[in-house]
Amino acid sequence: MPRNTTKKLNRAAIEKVAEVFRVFSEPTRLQILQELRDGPHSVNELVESLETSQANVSKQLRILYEAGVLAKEKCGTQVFYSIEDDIVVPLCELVCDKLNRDATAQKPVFSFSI
Amino acid sequence: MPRNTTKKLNRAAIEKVAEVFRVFSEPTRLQILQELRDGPHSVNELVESLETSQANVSKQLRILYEAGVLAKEKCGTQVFYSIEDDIVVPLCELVCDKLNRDATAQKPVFSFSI
DNA sequence: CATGTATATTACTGTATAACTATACGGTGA
DNA sequence: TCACCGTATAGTTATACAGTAATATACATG
Repeated sequence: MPRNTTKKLNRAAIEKVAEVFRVFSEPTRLQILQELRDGPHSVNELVESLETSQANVSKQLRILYEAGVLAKEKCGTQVFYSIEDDIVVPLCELVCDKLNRDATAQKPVFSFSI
Repeated sequence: MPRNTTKKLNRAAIEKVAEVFRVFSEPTRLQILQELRDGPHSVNELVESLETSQANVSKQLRILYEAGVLAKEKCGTQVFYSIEDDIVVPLCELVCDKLNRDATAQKPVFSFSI
């Protein structure tokens, strides 16, 4: 008996789900989100926190913004980004739990036997 | 005042988190996981469900297996894969909720104004 | 208007990887 | 041993994309 009663998603829907995961699959983007958990930050503030170029931060912010994860607000010459959709928090908690499970389980990297 | 009391992860830890998201960022891998939610399946069974080559299914199974998401068991010539770490279920629920929120909010794709 | 500052964009490069074809490997039965 | 089936891997191609340098744009201030 199947343990799952959920209707299966078609390929198009699955691709949208995959796309969301892809947005969170980049370390630099996750770092940006981590900084923004403290509250809104301007682009330059983020550039100073992360160790990468302004162009790169701007590019990753765009990706997060277009994914609906971030909001932005202009304030003079500056642009302040903030977290719009807080999905990232529970998402990362689940992933961290998994990583901790894996670390605790001490999955053997080498298992040579005769 | 920061709304977040969680300690910040360093770059190396963040890269591990990103790596987990990357595993789930491929539609074919998500399709495989969706099939396996019904219970264990052999490689050929999965090839028949998905519309891709056996080689590709094998490759994606390997990635999921090495990420600790799947378990495998040989049975004669066949290999049966099953879900080892059920993280994918709550993870996808969160993502689907987000997609539904986005769809409900009717975020404008085009916003042309004069 | 000219200059400076903050952010965004463009064009490019290098790298990673999905998917394919062909082939190898491992087990089973004749 | 041979032929067959199920699975895995190697090698290749095409594509996606992160990061960079240079440039553009937008706003502020003198």
